[in-house]
Amino acid sequence: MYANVIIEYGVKALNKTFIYRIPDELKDKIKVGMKVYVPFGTQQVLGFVIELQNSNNTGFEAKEIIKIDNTELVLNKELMDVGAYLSKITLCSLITAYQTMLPSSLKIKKQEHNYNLYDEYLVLTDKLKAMEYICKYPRRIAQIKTINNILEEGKLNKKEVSSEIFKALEENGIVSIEKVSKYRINNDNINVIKKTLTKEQESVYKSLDFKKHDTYLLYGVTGSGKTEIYIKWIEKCIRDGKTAIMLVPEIGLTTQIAKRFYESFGSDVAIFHSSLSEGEKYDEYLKILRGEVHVVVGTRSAVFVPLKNLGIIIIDEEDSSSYKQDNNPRYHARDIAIYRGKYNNIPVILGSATPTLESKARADKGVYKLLRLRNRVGNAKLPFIHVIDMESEMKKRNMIFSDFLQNKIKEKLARKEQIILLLNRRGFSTYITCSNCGYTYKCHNCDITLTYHKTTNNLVCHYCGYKKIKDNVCPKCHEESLNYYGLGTEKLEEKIKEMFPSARVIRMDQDTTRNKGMHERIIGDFKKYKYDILLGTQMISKGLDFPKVTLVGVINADASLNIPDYRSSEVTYSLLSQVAGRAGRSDMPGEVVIQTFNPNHYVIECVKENNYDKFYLQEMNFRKNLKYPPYYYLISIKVIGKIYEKTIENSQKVKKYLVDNLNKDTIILGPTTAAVFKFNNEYRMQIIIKYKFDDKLMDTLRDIDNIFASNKDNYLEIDFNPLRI
DNA sequence: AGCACGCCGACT
DNA sequence: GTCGGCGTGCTC
Repeated sequence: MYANVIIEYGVKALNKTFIYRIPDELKDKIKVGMKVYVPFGTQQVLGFVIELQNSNNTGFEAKEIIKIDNTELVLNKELMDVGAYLSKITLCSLITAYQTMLPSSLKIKKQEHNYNLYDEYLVLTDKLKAMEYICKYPRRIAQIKTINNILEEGKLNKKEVSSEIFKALEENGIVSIEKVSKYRINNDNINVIKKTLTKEQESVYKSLDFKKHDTYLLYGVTGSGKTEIYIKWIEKCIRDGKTAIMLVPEIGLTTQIAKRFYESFGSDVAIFHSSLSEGEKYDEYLKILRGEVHVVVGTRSAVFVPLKNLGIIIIDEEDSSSYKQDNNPRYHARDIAIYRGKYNNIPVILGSATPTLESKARADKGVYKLLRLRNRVGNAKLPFIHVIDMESEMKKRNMIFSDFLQNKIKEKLARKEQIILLLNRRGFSTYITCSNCGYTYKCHNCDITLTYHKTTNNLVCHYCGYKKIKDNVCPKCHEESLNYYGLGTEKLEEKIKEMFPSARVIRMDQDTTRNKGMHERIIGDFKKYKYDILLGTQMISKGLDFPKVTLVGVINADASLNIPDYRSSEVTYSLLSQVAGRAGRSDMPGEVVIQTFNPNHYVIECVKENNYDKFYLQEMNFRKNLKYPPYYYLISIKVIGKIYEKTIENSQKVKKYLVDNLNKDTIILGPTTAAVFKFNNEYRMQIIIKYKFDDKLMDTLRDIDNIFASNKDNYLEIDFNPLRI
C-alpha cells in the first residue's frame, strides 16, 4: 500500500503530492486525511495523507511513512473537498488551505505541545497491598485516612491530598495517578430559556426549506430579533438529529451571542473566537471531532469545523468585513458556507440589517431567497434621527460638538438615561479634508477619494493613477485649512469630561480593549449603568443591546464617507444605521444625532429616513455607471518587492501578461501605487481587474502566479473580490 | 521551506 | 591551504 502525501511547507514549489510506502503495522490504521511523519530529503516532516493507492507507478522510489501524528485528527471527506475548493478559488497551495481550516494547536508545526488538560486522581494500585500497609503502619493516621477516602470514593482528586501524604503513599507503591482529560469550557449548569416568536418571526421561521440547499438572505431591521429565529431553526435541526454552524462577526459581541446560545442549548454548543486561548480552542475542536456537540458558534474560521451531518449554516451580520480573511488565503466565509451548503444539500442563511449590495442584488435576482423582518420586537420603535450640518457649526467654532448634540447629552444625563457616542475612525488620515467646509478631493474618473502622499505633496487615485498637486487653499471655500482630519478617542474623552464634568464616561477602542476580557468588562459595566456615556469607535456599532440607551451621537459621519474606496457609501450606510440601531431598544424611545459636512449626501438622507431600499437603488446606480460590483467582479493584484525599479517593471510585465491573455472586454486598470505604497520596507503596485465573465481568468491568474513564484525580486498577492482596494 | 552541494573570495 | 559566503537544485 502507498499513500500520496502533501507536506507541511506552504510554498508553490511543494504544492504537489509525494508518494510513500505504508509499513505493515500501519496498514489498517492509515486513512485519508490523517497527519503523518515522513522522511523528506534529509529531514523528517509532517504531512497530510491525500489519497491511498495499491501500487506505485510514479517512477519515484517510495520511502516509508514513519508514524501517524495524531490519531484523533482526521480531515473527513467533506473537509478534504472544502480544502481543495479553498485552494482553487484563492490560488493558495493545498497545504495552506488545510492549515487554514484547523485551529493552530492542530496545525502542522515543528515544536510539539500537548494541549490536553487533565484532572489528576489518586487511585489504589492494589487494595490488598493497601490493607497490609494500614496494618503495618497503624500510626500513619493521615495516610490511612486518605486510603480510606479513596476506598470509599474509588478515587480522589489529587488537589485534595497534601503533597507530603501523596509522596509517602506513592513511594510505597500504594497509590498511582489516573489522568482524566477535561475540557476548559463547561456549560452543563446553564438554565435553558425558551422564548416564543412574534407572528412576523414565526412566518419567517416557517419559510425555510430544510430539505434542500438554498441561500437565504434574512434582511431584518436592527432589533427585529433575528437571533431568536436562528435559535428556532437550530432547535429544529437538532430535533432532526442534525448539526448547525452559526457564524458571528469577529468583535466583542461573540461572547454575548455565545451566552444566548448556551441558554438555549446548554453544553451542546462549542464556541470559537479569537479571544479563546489555544488550549480552549483545542478542547472545543475535540468536542466537535468526537461528535459531542451539535452547535458551533464562532467567527470566520468556524465555517471549517468538522461537524458531521450538518443541517444549517447561518452567517449573522453577513456584511461584516471580518468574514473576509485579510491575509492568505483571502477567502470569504460566505463562499465556504455556500459550498458546504451545496455539499450537504442544506440551507445557508445570510442575516443582516444592512446587507451587502452583492447579497441584496442576488436576492432581487432570485439567486438567494429573500426573507424580511420589518418590525422591531415588542414595543420598541426605530429611533428618530437628527442630521446636523457641521459647516454652520464650524462658523460658531463648535469643532467637535454641535449645540444640538450638547443639549441632547445634557438632557439625557439629567434624565439618567445612557448615551453612546461614535467617533468614526474609518479611513483615518489617508486623505485630505478641509477643516472649514469639509471639502475632499475626488477622482473624476472613479469617484474615489484621492489619497495623499506626503513625500511628493501629491493627491493620487489608486484605482486609475490620476494625480494632482495639493492646493494651498481649499478649492471650495478658499480658506487655508486643507488638513489631515485628526481627532482621537482619547482627545474626545478629555473634551467630554471637560464639557460634562459630572458624567461617567467609558472609552472603548483598540487601546482599552487590548487585554483579554476587557471587551466584555466594558460592555458589562455599561450595561449595569456604571457609566453614563460609552464612547467608542466602530466596534460599538454592532449587535450590542443596552436598554437604557436613548441617545446615539455620531461625531463625524464623514470620515468613512471619504475612504478612498468604492464601498465607502455602503460601509457608511451600514455603520450609521447599525449604530443608530443601538438607541431605543426597549420601551424608551431613542434618538440619534448625526454630525456631518454632507447633510444632503444620499447616504445621510437614507440613514435619516431609515430607508435601505432607497439607498440600495441609488448605490446600485452608482455601481452600474462606474462598473463596480455587483455589476462587475473585481480582482486586485499587488506586485510587492524591496526594489523600487523592479517592482515598477514587474508590475508592468504583469499588466502586459493580463492584457495579452484575458478576454478583450475585461477591464484592466493600473498598475498604480497601492493605497499603502510602502509598507514593511516593501513597495506595492496594484493592478485591478474588472470583469463580468472571463473563461480565461483562472488559468491566466494561476499561470502568472506560478511564473512569479520563482521570481526573486517580487511576489504577487492576488485578492478575489477584495473588500478594499 | 530547508538542506546539500558547489563554486568563489579572505583568513587562522 | 581552509572557512564560510550565498546561488542552485532537489526533496517521493
